[in-house]
Amino acid sequence: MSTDLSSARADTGAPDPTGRVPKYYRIKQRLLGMTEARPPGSAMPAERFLALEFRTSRTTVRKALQELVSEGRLVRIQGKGTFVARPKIYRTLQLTSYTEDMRNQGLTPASQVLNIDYMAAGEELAALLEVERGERVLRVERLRLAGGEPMAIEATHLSTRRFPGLRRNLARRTSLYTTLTEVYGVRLAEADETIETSPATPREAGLLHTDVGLPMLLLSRHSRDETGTPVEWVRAVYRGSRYRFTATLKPPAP
Amino acid sequence: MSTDLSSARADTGAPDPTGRVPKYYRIKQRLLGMTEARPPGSAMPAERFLALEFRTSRTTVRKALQELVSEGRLVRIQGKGTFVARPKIYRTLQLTSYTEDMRNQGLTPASQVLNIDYMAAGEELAALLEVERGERVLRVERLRLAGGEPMAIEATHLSTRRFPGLRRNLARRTSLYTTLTEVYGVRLAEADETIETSPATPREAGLLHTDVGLPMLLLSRHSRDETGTPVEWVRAVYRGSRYRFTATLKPPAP
DNA sequence: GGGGGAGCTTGGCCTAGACCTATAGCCCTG
DNA sequence: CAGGGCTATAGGTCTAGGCCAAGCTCCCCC
Repeated sequence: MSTDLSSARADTGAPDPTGRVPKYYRIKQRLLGMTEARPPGSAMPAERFLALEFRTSRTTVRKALQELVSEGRLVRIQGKGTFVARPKIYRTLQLTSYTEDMRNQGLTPASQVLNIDYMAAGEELAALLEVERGERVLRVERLRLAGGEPMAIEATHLSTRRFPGLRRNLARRTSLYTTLTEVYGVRLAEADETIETSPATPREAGLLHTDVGLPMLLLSRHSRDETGTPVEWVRAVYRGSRYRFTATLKPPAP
Repeated sequence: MSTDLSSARADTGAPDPTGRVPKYYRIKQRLLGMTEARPPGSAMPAERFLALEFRTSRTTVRKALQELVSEGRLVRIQGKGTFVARPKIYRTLQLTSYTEDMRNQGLTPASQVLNIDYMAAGEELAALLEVERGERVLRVERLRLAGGEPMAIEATHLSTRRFPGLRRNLARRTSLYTTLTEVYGVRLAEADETIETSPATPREAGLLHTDVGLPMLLLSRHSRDETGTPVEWVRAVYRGSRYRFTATLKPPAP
C-alpha cells in the first residue's frame, strides 16, 4: 500500500520552508513507523505509556494519534485501546447507484432508513428542484453501510408534486432509483456533483462511528432526467478516512 | 450564505444519538453565529478574551476555532488575530487548465515553479505512464495561486522518452499544456481523477500558508491523449478549506 | 526626520493533571 | 454456578498556565 505514489507526499520533517516542525508531528512520524510494523488489528501502546516513552505530555501524543486516526491508519476505542486500522477500504464512486457501486468493489452493501419525512422547500432547494418556495418536499435520509460498517449518511430530496405517493411506494421496495424508474418512468441522465471536506458533527460522528471533528467528504448531487428536469437533490456525508471519489473526464465540447 | 442547503447539516447539538455534545462544540456553534453576523475580513475577538467570555479555557476555545478554520469559515494569523474568511472557491473537475478555470471564477491565476527535476519511475508510476520501471521521468512541481493567495501544490509527472527536451522547452514557455500541444502535438482527451482528503504535512502547510494537520483535498489525475496513450500523472494538494470540486457526470454507457 | 528597538498583543505549542465514561476481568455473594 | 458489583485501565474532555513567535505601535535616539 505504501508505494512510490503515496510516498510522493512523504514528509520527513526536514525540508520545511519555515524550518519549524511541531513536536507532535515528529511523534506522529514515529507512531506511523510503529503502525507500519504491526499487523492490522493489533493494539498500540496506551496513550499514557506513549507520553512517558516519548517524554512528552499526553495532550501532544493525542494530537499525533488524532491525525493518524483522521488518515484512517488507527482506530481508537474508548475503554479498550488504540489499534492499527485495516488497510483502507476506500473505494471508487461514480454516478451509479450506491448498491451497484459497492458490489463492483466486492463489498456487501446495505442501507438503513434513518428518516422519511416532509419539509418545506427553502429558496435554494425550491430553485434546484423547480418547485415553489415552501412547497412540500420528501426527504429520505439513509445510512449507507459496506461490509457491516457505516460509510455514509445520505439525504435525498424529491418533489412530492412530481412523485405523488412516493413515500408509500418506497415502503414496498428496496431501491429508490428502481422505484423512480418502474413507478414513475423516470431515468437519471446527468448530475452535477460537488465535493468538499468538512468536519463531522456530533450526530454524524455518532451514526458513522467516528469522532466529532474528523474530516468528512461532503458530496452534493443534483440529478436530472433525459429532459433536463430536476429529479433529486442529495446531500451525503462520507467518512473521509475510508473513501475516495473517482471520475472519468472528457474535455468540454468545443 | 447560510441558507437551507448548508443548514441541512446544521447540528444544534440536541438530536445526537449518543446524547453527548462536547463543550467545545457548543462554543463552536456560538462562534459560528458570530462569523455569520460579520462581513468577511472582519476580526473576531482574541482567543483569551473569548475564553473569559465563554467561561472556559483557551484550549477549548482554540479547538472550536480550529474546526471553523478547517471549514474555511475563519482564518488565523499569528500576531494579528482571527478573521472571518471569504467563501470557498469552486474548482471545476474538467479537462480545463488551472489558469482557464480560475479566470472563469473571476480570479487572477498565477503559478510558480517549485522544482523541475528527474526521478526514476517506481512500479506504479511506470505502469501509469507506460514506461519501463526505473526509466527517467520529468517531475514538475508548481505552486498554484489565485488572487495572490497560494491554493495548491501540483506535481506533474511525464515520460522523458515521449517528450524529449521538455525541460528545456518549458523554460521558454508559460503553460505546460500549450507546450505539449504546440511542440509535441499532444492533446488531452480524457482523464481519471480521484479525490480524497488528508491532513497537511509541514511542508505543504508552509507553502500553502495553512496550519499543519488541516484537512487538504488530494487530487490525482491520470490523463491520456486521443489514442489512449498516457500523457501525465498529476498529484495535487488543494487547501481543503478554500476549495470545492464540481463535476457534471453522465451515467455509464449501457 | 528616520531608523531601531522595547513592549504590548495576538496566535502557536506544550505541559501537568483533574475528572469523566467505556470496557474487561475479577471476586464476592446468593 | 450464575449474577452483580468492584476495580483497574483504556480513551474522551476540559482546565490553567507557561513559553515562543509574529505583528504592531510608539517612543527614543541618532
